[in-house]
Amino acid sequence: MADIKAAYLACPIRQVISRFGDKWSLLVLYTLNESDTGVMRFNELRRQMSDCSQKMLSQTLKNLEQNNLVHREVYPEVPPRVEYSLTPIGKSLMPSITALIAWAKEHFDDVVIHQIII
Amino acid sequence: MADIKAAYLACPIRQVISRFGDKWSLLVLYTLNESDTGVMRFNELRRQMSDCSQKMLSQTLKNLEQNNLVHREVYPEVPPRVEYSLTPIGKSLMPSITALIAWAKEHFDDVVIHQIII
DNA sequence: GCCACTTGGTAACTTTTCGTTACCTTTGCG
DNA sequence: CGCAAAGGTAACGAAAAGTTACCAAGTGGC
Repeated sequence: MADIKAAYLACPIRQVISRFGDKWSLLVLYTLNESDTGVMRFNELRRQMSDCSQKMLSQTLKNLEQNNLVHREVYPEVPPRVEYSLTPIGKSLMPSITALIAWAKEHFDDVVIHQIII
Repeated sequence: MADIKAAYLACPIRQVISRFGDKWSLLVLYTLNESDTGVMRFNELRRQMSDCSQKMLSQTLKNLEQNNLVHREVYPEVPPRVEYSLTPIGKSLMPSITALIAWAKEHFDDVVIHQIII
C-alpha cells in the first residue's frame, strides 16, 4: 500500500487520471465553465450533456465534489433545487483544459472523423 | 448520425475525450514522452506501466496509432522488435498534458490521498 | 378531486469494457 | 532437450457503464 502511495506521489499524471480521467468528468467541468452564471442545476447539466446518463452524471458530480473540484448547493424546496458550480480549485484547472481544447481544434483535421464517433 | 458529427465538431473537448479519455492513453503518451530516446519497445512500456495489463496496453497503443498520436515500427527479427514513439501530432499534445501535470503538482495538497488511490 | 408533470436522484438489471490467465511463434542459451 | 524472451491474441470472469423503472412532494389543468 505504501508503495502505491509513493508511486502516485511520484507521478502526478496518475493523479490527474484517477481524479477526472473518466469519460464524463472533463465534460462536466467544461460545461460548468461554459455557463454564463457559473452555476447550473442538475437537469440543466443533463440537457447540455444529453449523451450522459442520469446515473453517470450523478456519480460523476459526486466524485468531483469529493475531489473538491465542484461545489454542490442544495436548496430545500419542492421540487428540489440543487446547484453545481466550480470551486476555486476547479476553476484553476480550466486553463489547462482550455489548452487541451485549443489543441483539439488545431489538430482536428489530422484524424479521421469516423474514428471520433466510435 | 449527422447531428452526432455536428455535436462533435462543435465541441472539441469531446474529441479529446473520445481519443484518449480512457484509463491508459494519457499514461502511454506521458511515458513515451519521458523516455530519453523517444522510442520504446512494447515490453519496455509494459515494465514502466506495470499496473496496466498487456492486453490493455496493446489495445491502447493500437488506438493511439489509429489516431495518429503514436508511431509503430516493426522490425522483422526474431524475437520480434516493435518500437513505439510519438508522432509530431502526439508531440504537439505534450505541452497541454504537461500543463495538466503542473496543475496536479500544485494542487496535490487540496485533495486527500486516499481518494486518489480509489 | 384526479391526472399529469416536475426535480433530483436511487435500485435493479443488462450490456460493454477491463483484467487475468493461458497460449502462440521462432530463436538462443545451457 | 527444456526453458526463456519477444509481442502479441483468445477465452473467460469481474467491474464499470448504460437503461429502465420508480420514489417523494408539490403545481397546474380540468
